[in-house]
Amino acid sequence: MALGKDYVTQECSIARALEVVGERWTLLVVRDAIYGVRRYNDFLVHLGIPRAVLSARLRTLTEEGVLEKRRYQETPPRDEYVVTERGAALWPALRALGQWGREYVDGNRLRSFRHADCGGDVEPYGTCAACGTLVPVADVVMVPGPGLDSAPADPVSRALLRPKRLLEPLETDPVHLAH
Amino acid sequence: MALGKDYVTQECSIARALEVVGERWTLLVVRDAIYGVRRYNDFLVHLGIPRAVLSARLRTLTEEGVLEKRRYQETPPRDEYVVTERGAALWPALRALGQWGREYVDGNRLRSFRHADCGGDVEPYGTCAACGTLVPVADVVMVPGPGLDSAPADPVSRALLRPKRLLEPLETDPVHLAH
DNA sequence: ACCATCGGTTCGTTCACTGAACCTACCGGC
DNA sequence: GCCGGTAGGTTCAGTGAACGAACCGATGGT
Repeated sequence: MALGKDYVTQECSIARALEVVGERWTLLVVRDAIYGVRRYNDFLVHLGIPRAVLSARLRTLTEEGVLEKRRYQETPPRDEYVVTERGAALWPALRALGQWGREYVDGNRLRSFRHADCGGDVEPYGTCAACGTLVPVADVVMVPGPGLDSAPADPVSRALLRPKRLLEPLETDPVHLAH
Repeated sequence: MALGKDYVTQECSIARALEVVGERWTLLVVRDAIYGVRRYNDFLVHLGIPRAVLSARLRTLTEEGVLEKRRYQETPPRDEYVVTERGAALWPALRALGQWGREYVDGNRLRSFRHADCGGDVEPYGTCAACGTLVPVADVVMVPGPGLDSAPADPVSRALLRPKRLLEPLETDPVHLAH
């Protein structure tokens, strides 16, 4: 239902993919999940998304197998949303889209990606500039750039000011440490 | 304005890219343009998109430099929309998204992509399986798969039933030849 | 004169996103 | 027992965008 009623008339795997992840906010939720964001409130403050929309996106992404809802504590009951293999497989598309945005929109000032094993830049098609290997998502390190706000209001953005290996859970500072 | 009011709060090149191409239908218009579709009516029948939405998307994509509006005949005045270098640079993202759709949604039955020089498959990250080179978009050939409707109603889908090199203009059969 | 094509614009309806308010469950302090 | 705070939601009125059908102007063919 991503476009119009749907894309059933579209015999195209790009359209099929967009049926799943083409709605407003959806790709940004997946991006955050790959960055390691797992908790409802962290998605909420980092994206600035309406709660109703976030609930809907997390539900459909879970139904589609892109995220997995996992109980991580019983009292009080708390769930986290963890990206699945299917979700992590969206990384090449997100990386390519980000590469386009860096090159043609924001001018390379925000974030870049490095190969964790050797520190080389991850190139446009996903290979490592230094060692030439095709870097799997789990071996990518996000490195913040000079264009980022150095003192953002939300704890998730603050946590993402430090280099961060993708897929690993993000540790947000408790609020009381921010003052 | 792709999401919410906009993504200004998002310091992320993925969000910046989605500001430009994240609206409903936009990526499918770009996909068709890369497939060689250039004329208003061809986009219209192939996508099944409302006319007002198509007009709006072509206008903003032209303003963003993703497409170029070009007069190809004077009487009657007729323009075509040709993908620019900036637009063709979206190919890695579209290919990666299509790869995900093929692998996780449609089961490899629609279209695939080959390296024009050697006939090798284009792999997940955009390299050629046979010769290993990173295949530029102009050297990619779209090859139809067994899951496609063999007698589609619109002339653009019919034209895309034959292998087609990307970026080259699509030649649609005149309607009277279809009967 | 008549019909068809191409590339649009206009407009009423429907649908999705937005943002604020509200709710439940739990915890800690006093 | 009461209050405040956190976490993870749902509900709802207002708005903006998408939808689809109708219309339009310029041209070409017969």
